[in-house]
Amino acid sequence: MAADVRTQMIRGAVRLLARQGLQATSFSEVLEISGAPRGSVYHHFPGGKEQLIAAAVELAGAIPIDELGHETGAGAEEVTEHFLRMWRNVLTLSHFESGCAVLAVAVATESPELLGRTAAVFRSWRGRLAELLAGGGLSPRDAGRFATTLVASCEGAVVLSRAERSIEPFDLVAEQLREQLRRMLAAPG
Amino acid sequence: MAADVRTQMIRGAVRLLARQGLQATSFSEVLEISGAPRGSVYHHFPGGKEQLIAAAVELAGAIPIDELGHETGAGAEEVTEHFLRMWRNVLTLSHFESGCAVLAVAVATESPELLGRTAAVFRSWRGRLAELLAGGGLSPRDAGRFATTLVASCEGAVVLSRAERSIEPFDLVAEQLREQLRRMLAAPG
DNA sequence: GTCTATACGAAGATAGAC
DNA sequence: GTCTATCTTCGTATAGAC
Repeated sequence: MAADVRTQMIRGAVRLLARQGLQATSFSEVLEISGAPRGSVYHHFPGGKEQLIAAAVELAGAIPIDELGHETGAGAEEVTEHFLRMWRNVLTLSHFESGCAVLAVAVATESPELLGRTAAVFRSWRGRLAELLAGGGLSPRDAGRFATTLVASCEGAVVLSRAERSIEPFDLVAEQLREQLRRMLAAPG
Repeated sequence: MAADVRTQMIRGAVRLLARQGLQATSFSEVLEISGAPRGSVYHHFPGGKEQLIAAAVELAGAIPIDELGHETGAGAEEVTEHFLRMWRNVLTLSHFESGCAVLAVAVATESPELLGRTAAVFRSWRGRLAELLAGGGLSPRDAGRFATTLVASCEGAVVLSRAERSIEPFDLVAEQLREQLRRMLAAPG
């Protein structure tokens, strides 16, 4: 089946979260951006907004995992570049309008349930990156630590660059991360 | 003069922003947490909520600047430790309830004006840190790059640790940052 | 599955008394 | 400077028809 209404709504929610945050991700906005019919909101999401946002967090969380799926067996530098490029594209292709949808929920939700779901996403990213980096030449200890640093630094850098409407902060951070990785590959910890 | 009503309201707004995000930082909540009288909202903030949030961003932005004021002449490692300790305390002393008030506004506001103010705060942090790090032994180029990395990584790490309700992500990132710094001090770039 | 209509509450904002 | 009352807007959610 082609992208059904439900899927379109979730995609719209992800886009709105990344661009304008949780508050602005209202049903009316989601319906408008997704072209979904008004009457179908509570048909597809009987749990209301929280259910829609939860689905959006899950979808946004799956994207990096899927993207990194092809990197099995790659070197640590390639894995890192892939992750960096992904986030850089989020910024530049949107002209600094978009950030991270998961982070937007994490800092704005009042629901412990939703906060827990964002935490699960962050952990999944850290875990997947750690696996790949360990397979790509880093010691297990370095891999775990650098994976977490990669996620945290990218998230922070995206916030900075989006706010300043400039790629400069992101590129500075990316360069620092590359240097750090080179050092670890040369002298494992 | 003791902290007047206006100041109390701004402090309350900062606390709410850091804990629950922009949406939950409503007048009613701010009045409750600050004990300010209802009738004084638009007396002190004729510009409404946007003016209150702008003042909160400014106050929250000034805190690290003030804190780092005593670090002039200190070594790069001490400056870094000070900045890390500050953010670690935000997490642990609040039992992972608090994050960064400025970031909360940056990812949730729909006002370009407010977004610009958060950008100015981030730039001021980066600038001050770069100054101190350059005075503390780093080359100008390393100082600028590491200052931005420090801000971005801490911001991201705080989001991760708050979401996961665990200090682990933050401490992993902090350890990685320390290693980066040691390497740069040993072999300036 | 989708429609309209509507209830309900929350939040920002304003006016005028004290 | 502060109070109360009120207005408006908006977003979530429900009910019942098609």
